[in-house]
Amino acid sequence: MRTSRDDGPAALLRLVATGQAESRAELARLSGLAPSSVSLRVEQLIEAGLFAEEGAGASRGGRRPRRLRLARQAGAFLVADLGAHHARLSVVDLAGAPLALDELACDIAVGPEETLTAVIASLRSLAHAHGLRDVPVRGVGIGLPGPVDPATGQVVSPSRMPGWNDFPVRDFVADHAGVPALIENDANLMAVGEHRHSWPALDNLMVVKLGRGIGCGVIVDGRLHRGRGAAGDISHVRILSEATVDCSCGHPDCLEAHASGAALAAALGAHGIEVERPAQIVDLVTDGVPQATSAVRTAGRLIGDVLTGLVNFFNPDALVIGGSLSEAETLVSTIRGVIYERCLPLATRNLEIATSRAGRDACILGAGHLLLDRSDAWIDHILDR
Amino acid sequence: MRTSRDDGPAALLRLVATGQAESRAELARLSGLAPSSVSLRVEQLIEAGLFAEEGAGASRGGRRPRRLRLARQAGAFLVADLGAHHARLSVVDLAGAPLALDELACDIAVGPEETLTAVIASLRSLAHAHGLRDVPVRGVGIGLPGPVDPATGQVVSPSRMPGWNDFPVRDFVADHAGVPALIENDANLMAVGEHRHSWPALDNLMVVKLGRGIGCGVIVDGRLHRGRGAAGDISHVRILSEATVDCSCGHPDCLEAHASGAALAAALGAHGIEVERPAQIVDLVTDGVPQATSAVRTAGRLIGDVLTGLVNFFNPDALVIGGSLSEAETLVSTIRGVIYERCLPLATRNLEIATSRAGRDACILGAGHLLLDRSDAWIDHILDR
DNA sequence: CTAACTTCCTTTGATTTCGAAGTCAAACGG
DNA sequence: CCGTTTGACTTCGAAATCAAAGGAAGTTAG
Repeated sequence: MRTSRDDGPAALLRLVATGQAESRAELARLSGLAPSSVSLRVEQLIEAGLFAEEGAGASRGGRRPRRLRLARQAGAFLVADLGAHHARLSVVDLAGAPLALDELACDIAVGPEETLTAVIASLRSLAHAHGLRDVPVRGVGIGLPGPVDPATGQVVSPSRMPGWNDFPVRDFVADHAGVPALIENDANLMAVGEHRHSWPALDNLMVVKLGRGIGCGVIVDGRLHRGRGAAGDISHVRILSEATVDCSCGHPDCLEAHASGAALAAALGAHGIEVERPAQIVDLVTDGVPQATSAVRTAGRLIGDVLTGLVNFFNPDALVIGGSLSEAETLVSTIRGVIYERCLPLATRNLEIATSRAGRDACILGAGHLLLDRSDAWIDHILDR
Repeated sequence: MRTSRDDGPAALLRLVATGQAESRAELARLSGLAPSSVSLRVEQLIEAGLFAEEGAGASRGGRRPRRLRLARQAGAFLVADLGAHHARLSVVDLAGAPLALDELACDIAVGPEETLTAVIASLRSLAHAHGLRDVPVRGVGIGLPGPVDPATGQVVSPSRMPGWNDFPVRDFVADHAGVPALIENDANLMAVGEHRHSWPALDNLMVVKLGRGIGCGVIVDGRLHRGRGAAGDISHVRILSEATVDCSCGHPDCLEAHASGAALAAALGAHGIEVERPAQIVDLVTDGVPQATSAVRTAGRLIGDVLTGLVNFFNPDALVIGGSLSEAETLVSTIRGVIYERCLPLATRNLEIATSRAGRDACILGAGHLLLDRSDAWIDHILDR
C-alpha cells in the first residue's frame, strides 16, 4: 500500500487516521523515522490540534504506550456519491469513517450547476444537523457515474450525464465549497474504498461495479490507476451473442448492452416483468423467477468471459465484485466459475474472487481515503503557523 | 517516470547515467536536494570512482557547468536475452548502452544448468574480448521467453522451456556469476527498454512483442507491472474463429494458437510454404505472396480485437508493437485500424500506436535499466568504505 | 517482593541536510 | 573594455534528523 510521501507530518497523520499506528513507537516503526523525531512531530501535531492523547494503551510487555488518535477538531471531509437519480451524502472524519449519512433524491440530468449546488448545500446542512459546525471542513469529494479527466477535474463524454460534458466540476465545487475538491469516477472510488477497507495488504486489485451500468476500478501497486481518465472501462468490449444489440457508444454488442442492470431490466421487460431498479433484479433471482435467473446467468457468463482476458493481462491479487447486482449469488458464482475455468492457472492460483466487503459505502470510504492522501498541503499549512 | 528512491547517492548516479543531468546544478534541480548537498555527494561519488569530471559544458548565460559523467571504472552489467534457439549477449555500461554485442546459438531445451553456464561463460569472454577486464561487473540480467515469478526469480510453468519449471534461475545465476542477478520475462524487458529509451515522458505503456509467440509487457505509472509474475499475458485470450485450434494451454482458440508467428508458420506450411523463422514471414509479405498477406491480415485483426478491450481497460498513453513480426507493415496497420475503429474515443484520442523504436536491442536496454534501478545496494556499499 | 527484562518515550550530542549569502566564470551590452 | 546580469558552484551558520543512552512504567519469573 502506497500513499503520497512516506515522511512528513501528513504521513504520521495518515498512519494514525488509518489505524495503522496508535502510539509514538508504532509511528516510528512504520514511518522509518527516529523515535525522537516522531516525538517532536507528534508534539507539533498535538499543539496544532490535529492529534489528541487518549490515556494509555495495552502493554506489550513493557511500558504502556500513550495512545494517539485524531482530534475531533482535526477536521472532516464532505463526500457525495452521485447516481443517476439519487445521491448518497456523508460527512466523514479524516479516517474516512462516516460521521453522518444521508440520501438525496436528485436527477443528475438537470445539469451540473443545479445538481452540485444542491449537493453542496445538503452536505453543509447534514454536517450542521450532526453538531459538526465547529469541525473544520478540509475537503469535498464527489463521485460521478462517468469518466473524469484526472488532469482537469472535468467529466469527459459521459454517456448518461447530459449537460455535464467538459463542465469544470472540480473548479466549480472547490469555488462553491471554499475547500479543495476531489472529483472521481464512482467505480474508481469504490475500488479505493474496497482496497483500503478490506484488502489493504494486497497491491493489485480489480473492482467491478455491477449496477445499472458496468464499471471497474483498478488498483495497481497500491494506487488507483487512472490512465488518461478512462482506465477501467470494461463495458464496451465486444462480446459474441446471438441477437445483436446496439450500444449507446455506437458499436454493436458491447458488454454493457447485454449484461448491465439496464440491459437485464430491458430483457425482463420484454417478458412482461417490469423492473425499475437493479436491486429488484436481485429480488427476482432470490425469489426464483426463472426468466430472471436465466438472464442473470447469461449476463454472468458474458461478464466472466470479458474478465478472463483482463485477469490474464493484469494478473491481480484479487477481483472484487460490487454494486447492487453483486448481491445476486447466481451472478457472482457464474462469473467465478467462468474465470476459474478459463484463465491461466498462473493467473488464478492465488487469485481471490470475492464480493464487496465495504458494501454500499465503499465509494464514500474511497473518497475519504483519497482526500486524506491529498492532505499534505493543508496539514503543512496548519503546522507552519 | 519513477525508479527506486528519489534521494540517496544512487538517485544521482541514475540521473547522470540516464543522461537527464550533466552538472551539479541539474542534479540539484532534478533530485530536489539542496545544491550544497549535491556538491557533497558528487564529491563522494568522484572519490569512489563512480563519477568523472569532464571539462566544462555549454554556458546557459552564466558560469559554465562542470560536466559530470559516469567513470568508465564505475562498472558494467552483463546481459543476455534468451530465445528458443539463440541468445543475444551484451556487455552494457551502467547507463544501459551496449559496449559489446554478440550472439550465441543455444537450444534452451537442453535445460537451465547447461544453458545458463554457457551464457555466463560467453558473457565473461565477451567482456574480456573487448578489453573490459578491469571494469567491475555489477550485475547480470537474463531475459527469458516465459513467465518469471518476481518473488523467487524462478520460471513458472513455461510452455516452451522443458526442464526449467521451478528451477531457481536467479540464485543459480547469482551464484555462478558472483554478482546480483536479475531474471525477467523477455516481453517485460522489452517494455522497459522501449519505455526508457523511446518514451521516457509517458507513464503508461503497453508493449506487444510479436514473434514466434505473442508477449506483452506493461508499464504503469512509469514502472514495470508484474502482477504475480504472469501480468501481460495476452496470448491465451479466447477469440472467435471459424476453425477451432487447440492451444498448448489446453483451451481451444487462444489468440496464440491463431495469430502467433508459430501459428502463421503452420498455416503457411499447410499451403506448402515452408517457414522456419518469423522474419521469413515478413519477407513473404514484403514480396507480396498472397497467402502470407492474407494470413497476416487475419492475424492482425485477431490481435487488434484482443487489444481493443485491453486498451479500453488500461487506457495507456501509447501502444508499442515490437518483435520480429512488427516489421510487417500490413500487420501493424491492420492492428492499428481495428483499434482506432473499435476502441472508445476516450481511450484513443491521445493514444499513440507505434512500432518499436529501440529495435532488436530493446530487451538488453531494458535489462540495463532495471539493473541500474536496483543498484542502490552496491552503490551505498562502495561509498561506505 | 525483588530483580531482570521489555517496551515506550525523552534527552542529548553528533551528523546530515538545508537555505541564504557569497564566490566564480561566463555572456551580454553599452 | 568594463560594469551588469546570469547561471554554476561553495561556504557557512541554522535547522532538522538521527543514533545512542537514559529514564519511565510496565510485565515476568523466582
